[in-house]
Amino acid sequence: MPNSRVNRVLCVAEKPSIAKAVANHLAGGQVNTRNIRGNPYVKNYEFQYNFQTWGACTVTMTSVLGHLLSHDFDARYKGWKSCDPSQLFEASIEDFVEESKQPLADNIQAQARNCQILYIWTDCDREGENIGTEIRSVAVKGNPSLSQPGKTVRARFSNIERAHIVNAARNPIALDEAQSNAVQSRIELDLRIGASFTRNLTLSVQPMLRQHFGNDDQGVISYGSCQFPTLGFVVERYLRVRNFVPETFWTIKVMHEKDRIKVNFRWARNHLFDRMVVVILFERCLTAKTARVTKVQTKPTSKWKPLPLTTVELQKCGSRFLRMDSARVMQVAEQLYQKGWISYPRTETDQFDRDMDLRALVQKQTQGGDWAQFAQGLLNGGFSQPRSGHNNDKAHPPIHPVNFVNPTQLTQDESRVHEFVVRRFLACCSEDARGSKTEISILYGGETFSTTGLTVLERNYLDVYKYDRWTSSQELPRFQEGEVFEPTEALMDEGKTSPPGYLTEPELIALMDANGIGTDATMAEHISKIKERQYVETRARVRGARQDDDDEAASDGEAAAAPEAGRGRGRGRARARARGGRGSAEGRGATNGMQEFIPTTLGVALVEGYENMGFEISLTKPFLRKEMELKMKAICEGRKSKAEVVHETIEQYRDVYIRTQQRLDTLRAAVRKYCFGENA
DNA sequence: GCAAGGTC
Repeated sequence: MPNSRVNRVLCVAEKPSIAKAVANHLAGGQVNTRNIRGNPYVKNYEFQYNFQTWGACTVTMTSVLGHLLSHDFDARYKGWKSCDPSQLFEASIEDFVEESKQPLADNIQAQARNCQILYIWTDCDREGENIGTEIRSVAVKGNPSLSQPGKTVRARFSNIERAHIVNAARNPIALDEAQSNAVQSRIELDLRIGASFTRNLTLSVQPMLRQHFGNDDQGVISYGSCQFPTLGFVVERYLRVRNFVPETFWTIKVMHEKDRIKVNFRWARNHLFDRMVVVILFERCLTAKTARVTKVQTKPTSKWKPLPLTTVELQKCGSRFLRMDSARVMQVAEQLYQKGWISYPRTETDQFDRDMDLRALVQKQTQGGDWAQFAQGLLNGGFSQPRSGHNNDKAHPPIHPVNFVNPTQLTQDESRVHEFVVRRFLACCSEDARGSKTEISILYGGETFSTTGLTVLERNYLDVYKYDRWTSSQELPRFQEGEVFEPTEALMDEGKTSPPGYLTEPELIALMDANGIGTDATMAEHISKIKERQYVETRARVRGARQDDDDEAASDGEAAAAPEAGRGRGRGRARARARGGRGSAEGRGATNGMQEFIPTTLGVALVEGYENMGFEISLTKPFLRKEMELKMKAICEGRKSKAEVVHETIEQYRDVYIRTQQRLDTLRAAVRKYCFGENA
């Protein structure tokens, strides 16, 4: 067999940071770093390595910058009026290297010429698999033999610890073509559907608005499988607030003063909407005169430390604790990552690998900062292995500090995000907070009332994670089980349910996450996209802390997702389930001053217009995107082919498109109603 | 002038 001997290997990573880290681990000190022509970020690392599979080799390790290929329609379809937008469902698509990526492609093509093996080191996720095939397609142009079986391989790795990387280098596997195909179908569908609907929407609605307002202010009106459901969430909440009808309820309040401490007891029924019933129950209390203590129970309780930090969680906390919108938080996190202070900021993983040396990372934080002493305390015996969430993207560890940096070297925003990442990490490595909870119940005229008291005994992680609040309540007086007393005060009170608040950014992100809208890297972009398109606006929340109790959306994760998006149709992706079980720091008062999302008249008109067309599948709800996710999974598991998925999905949308055309007046009517204030 | 997904 000619040329079967391998002495040169070309490795290509998804990003420069991975190329550098892997090269350093494998080379053991002897690395030549070379710039490439035409791009300042990508470098070639050259070194010797003795592969288990091929023996001693000369290695070039380089990278791309995400996807290498772009996809767009043939030139003849580029003009917006060159064809009917529906032709984009079948128009031919070109795959090409965009100008800015050409130096990367040239580099790979040139390096591939002398190599016998192409070793792919992209992230081990669907997109990474697809980027791997893109790299191969370019490398093959320089060296056709790399398309032969076994000549292109990939590394399986999920972090960049030395031992893990060395192990990955010893055990190459094949690229997963199915996963790559799933991504290809996603790319094709998003392009065809997005472009056809966007052109159609813009060409039919934009002129109306420009004419009515007598200016050219109205820009593109776009449709996308992520931006529309995102808009849908905002509009749905807006309408819930607007259509809210307050209801009057009644409750019974009991207060007893003992040992000069006033204790308020909460009615077990909370409140009822039938006044007469409450009157009767209240009278029974008054008739009984005395109350009897039925339960006095003190038991240990704890407040769990937070989970390792994911991107979604970072964005939510950014809005909540740092008052930065998600796009800004990601921008700052990216800077911190590039300067080498924190790990990769786009991750879904909320579990640390067992073999990661977390103590070494804690050690670095003992050098300074307000948290230095706390970090030292962890090393002196306070360390506790972080909790594990249920999500692992198999590509990146949770976000954590990788080096110590003097905060004075950072900009103000950088320093705040960095501080959050460090404190979060140290909190993860601490013990849960411990306390003691006392619950006292009384029976009063047949009704049960109760009160609780909390004593915080050990603050532990709370000392470093200043974003969580957990404080001892006022001390309760001593009560004995069976004790009988006459309450100091008992009264019937009236109240009104109040509307939920408009959607906040953490809530919106939680909804997107739970419904699979966008990825950790793109959610913030979709949110800023619907602002840019003038579908929504944000403003600072003016009202005070929320107080009604039918608004569970003020808390986190699943709870927020269930009422709007759930509709009894399953509860979102696995990664959404792990979080938010026990609302952490999102106390109601914490929402003050946060940005809230209000749809514009155009935003409402679009959602209403499409809703009123009466399709059984809604473009403004997350189900279509979820369906796409399931179809991609089917391709990955070999249950469907790429062609099948693309075909059936296109037909589905073609149908919607045709009916949108037939019922265009419905959409126009909604625009006239909301944007022009005309009656339908 | 369109999408969503990578990454700088």
